[in-house]
Amino acid sequence: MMTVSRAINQKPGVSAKLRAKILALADKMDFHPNNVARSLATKQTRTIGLLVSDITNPFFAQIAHGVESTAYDFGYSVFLINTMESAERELSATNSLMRQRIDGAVLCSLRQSEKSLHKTIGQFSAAVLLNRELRSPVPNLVTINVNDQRGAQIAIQYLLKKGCRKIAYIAGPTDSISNKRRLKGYRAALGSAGIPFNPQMVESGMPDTEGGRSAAAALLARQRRVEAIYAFNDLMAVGAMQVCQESGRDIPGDVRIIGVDDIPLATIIRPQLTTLHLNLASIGSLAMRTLIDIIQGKEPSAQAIQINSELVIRDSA
Amino acid sequence: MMTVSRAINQKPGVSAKLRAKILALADKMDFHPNNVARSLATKQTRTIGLLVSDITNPFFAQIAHGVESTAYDFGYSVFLINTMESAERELSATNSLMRQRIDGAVLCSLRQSEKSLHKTIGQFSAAVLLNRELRSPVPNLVTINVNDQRGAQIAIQYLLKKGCRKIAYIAGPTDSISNKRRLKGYRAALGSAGIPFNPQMVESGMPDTEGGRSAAAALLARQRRVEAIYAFNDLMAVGAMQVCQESGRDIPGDVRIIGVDDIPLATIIRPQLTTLHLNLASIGSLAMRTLIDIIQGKEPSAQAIQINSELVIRDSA
DNA sequence: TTGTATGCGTTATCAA
DNA sequence: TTGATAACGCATACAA
Repeated sequence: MMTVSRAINQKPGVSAKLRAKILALADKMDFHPNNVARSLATKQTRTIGLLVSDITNPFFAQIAHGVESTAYDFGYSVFLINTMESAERELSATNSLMRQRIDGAVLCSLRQSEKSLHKTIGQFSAAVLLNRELRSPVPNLVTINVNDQRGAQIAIQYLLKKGCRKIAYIAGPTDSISNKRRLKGYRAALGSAGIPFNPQMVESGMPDTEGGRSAAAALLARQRRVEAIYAFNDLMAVGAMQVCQESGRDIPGDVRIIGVDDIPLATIIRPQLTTLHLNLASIGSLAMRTLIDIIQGKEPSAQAIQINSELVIRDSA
Repeated sequence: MMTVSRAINQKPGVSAKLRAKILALADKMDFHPNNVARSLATKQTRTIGLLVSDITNPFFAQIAHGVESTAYDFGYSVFLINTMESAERELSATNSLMRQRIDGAVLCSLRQSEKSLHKTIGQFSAAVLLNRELRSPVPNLVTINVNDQRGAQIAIQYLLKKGCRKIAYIAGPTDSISNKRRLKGYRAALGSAGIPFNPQMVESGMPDTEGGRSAAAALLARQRRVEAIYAFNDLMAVGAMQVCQESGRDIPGDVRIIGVDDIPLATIIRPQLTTLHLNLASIGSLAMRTLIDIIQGKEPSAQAIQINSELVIRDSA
């Protein structure tokens, strides 16, 4: 048995001749090493959990692509968990992943409270938190976050430079961490320009096109002279764009619009969307490589990684 | 040990008192049953493989959502494999899934040859093939296919009724099975109307927006008087729509366009896309339920399930 | 270089 | 109702 094990796992201690014989026979017999048994013996599953809140959202789909791709490169299999924004599902996911004895997890955009979150991540021996910060550092855990505040400031500054003063923020879910950071950046940039913050210029909704539509409709109903809209993400930006167009406003003539993420839709829609570009697939890939570092006990380069977005100027602003 | 096992697995043979005590203690100890060991003992992993060719494509993302969701409902975990249209990756995926001892697999849009495919699926003890037919039936396997030919005929007939005669087909990858079926329906519908098939009216490309753009550009370069375009999917339809608009053609005034899938983009784009609607998430859900039936040894309702699409008339045709 | 005992954490089976 | 034993298929540690 051990000789076969050594041959199959490419380990030394087997003569080339015997190894070839074993490998040939294994192939002939359609033998596939049983990862379940192997995992039980080694206490490593070479398996990770990927938790996203909506795989249907291009934002997460792109991240999932990056994660899966490098997981494959490094010989890891990935369990997909799609919580559909449900808090209950977010919790039961942890249980499921624990039972599977995953080696680590990539957790995207978790919404739970800081306290609940600590309990969740405390269970994993390795984890990467995407799109979520932690007040106190946690061992064997790295956070990867977009510098939302900086991005928001860049976007708003651009709009200010274009002469806009009445700049609205179409916000995402109020409990979303990145939403809070973007709102902060929005306020800070306005503040620097001496423009007082007006809560009437902020309207939130679900982070999809429909959410963007209803938020924009509500906003325009009470603020008819909006000159620019900074949206939580591209999906919402597109929804807002539609509402503007349907009410006879020209983009960017009457209203300038800036989104965030640079999903494929941004260049499909007309006018093409000016947006804060993020290479989501490479962020997913980075998350996976970082997770592997943690799993393998290597010191990751940083406890909290910041990703800078870049304003891509197209036609909507 | 057995008493604990029985208590945790909600099996009979434990007094209510002892069971409560065990459960309370397990909770206090943060005990999570080890699925790896359980799987080794039971030879069932309650795990399935989901293979898609591009999770970034809304078509597959929606299906993945449906599969994952009902997998969760039935207590299954899902391994995600994203082949990125790579044939090599499609094959290595099979090996990976075999090693993980999955209970079954949902295989989407496989491109391999019939022969290679039989070898692939022969390894799984349960499988559902989405978007791929099989000439000879295979035990423990069900295929789920969209009635592409019927859909194509409905689309073309609609265009004919609108008075179009010069109807082009913007095709998907030439080795795609659904592409072949849609082409067949396209030809059949034209034939019934007494319009001879003109290969010059067919141009293929990758099944994304860019593919639709380049195919449409090539098509319009040699067939300037196209009156309608039937596209392989919505992504390609949108690409074609853009090319038409950029060349000054009005949609649907000058050119009518019909897509397939009804992805969210179809209602986001302007003009909104007339398309053959498919409830992708529910197809994914159906695939998963069917797979569970096979796994549990229940006779599935059919060996080959056909899904009918429905023409949703919006603004592009 | 090759081979043998032991244990990973669970469940099936049989006994008390 | 409760408990003891063996087995699942591997890898680790140790012998030959």
